[in-house]
Amino acid sequence: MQMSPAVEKYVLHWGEMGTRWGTNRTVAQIQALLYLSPRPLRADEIVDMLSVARSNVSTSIRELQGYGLVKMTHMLGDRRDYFESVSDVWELFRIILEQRKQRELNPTLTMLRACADEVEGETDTDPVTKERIRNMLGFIESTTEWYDKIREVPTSTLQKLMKLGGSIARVVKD
Amino acid sequence: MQMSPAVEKYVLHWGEMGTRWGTNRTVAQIQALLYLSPRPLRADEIVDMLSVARSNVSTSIRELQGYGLVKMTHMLGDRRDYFESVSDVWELFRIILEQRKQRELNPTLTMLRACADEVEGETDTDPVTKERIRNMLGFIESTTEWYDKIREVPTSTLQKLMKLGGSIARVVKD
DNA sequence: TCTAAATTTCAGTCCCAACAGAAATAAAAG
DNA sequence: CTTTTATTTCTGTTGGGACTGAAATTTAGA
Repeated sequence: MQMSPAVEKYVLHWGEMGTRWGTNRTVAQIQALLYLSPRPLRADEIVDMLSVARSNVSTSIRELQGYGLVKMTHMLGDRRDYFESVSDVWELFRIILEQRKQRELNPTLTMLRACADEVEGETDTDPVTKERIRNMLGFIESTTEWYDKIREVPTSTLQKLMKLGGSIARVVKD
Repeated sequence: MQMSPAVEKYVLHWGEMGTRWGTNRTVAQIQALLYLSPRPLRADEIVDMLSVARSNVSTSIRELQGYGLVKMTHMLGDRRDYFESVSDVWELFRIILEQRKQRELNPTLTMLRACADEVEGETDTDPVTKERIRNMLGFIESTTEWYDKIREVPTSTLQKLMKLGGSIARVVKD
């Protein structure tokens, strides 16, 4: 059991990108492999195909399950675990967006609120500095709200919005 | 010359987040420091404030300049270089978005096009796999176009769009 | 209850990127 | 031209996360 050249290329690239995404290579490779697989795969199959340690597959799948990107399934008369990835790209998008928000935006928001509070009491801190902190806080707050709202929008609407792109500007131009 | 508690907290947090953003801690800390500073700073001031090596500051600033996040200025009668960060949060946003696109989307788009091409010739590759590759390619293409268009939209329009959030859905609901 | 298969946990190894410090280079002043 | 100051390049070190392999645990079947 081995990957076709195109699939291998995809998996390797995804693995490299994964490192820019807050996860590690193996996690991303497994997600790619499961996404491209027409059927659920077992851990030992993944071990063979990716040439990584069994334990590595175990922890990586756990991480993917934690994100909600991978689900476990079973076959009748087979007690081994099978795994499959979410296959709808828009659903993938939503899940990843949510992950990023939780790991990047939320902690920053907490920090900025604390900073904005604290800096008000610092009489010898330059007004410009105080304003910069407020500006960043306002921006991150807006972004967070936007994330929250976007998550609720159905896929078909998102697709239309994406297609509109910059011309959506006209709507609010006045 | 040292940072106030609130500023220090901001800089340290930004540094930690930087690692999740494709850069390293020092680069992010310097950007944070310059963003919060009411006046341009010299490299040796940054060395003192952050307690990092002079060479580290040199390479980090070079990286920030490469992104267009930091500009060099000079003072009359002083030959040393002074540095300041882009201070408009929306401009920061646009620059960072562009960076991410170049480092994450563009290479992936190239890979996906090559894969989509290659996989067509693989007669023994499952049709589902082929479809998944096409779907991902379509999604990344849409996202890329969206990025490109968004970059052109003026700040004031972006602000309004963000405020609208999910209710923008009504516009395309029909 | 016992055995065998499957999975997870854990401790140690390895590798890579970040960083420091020294050496080299560049630029300005005298 | 020489000296001094500022900056960059380069090399070696180090810290931290990714990964392996072994041991422990869990689970199903006999």
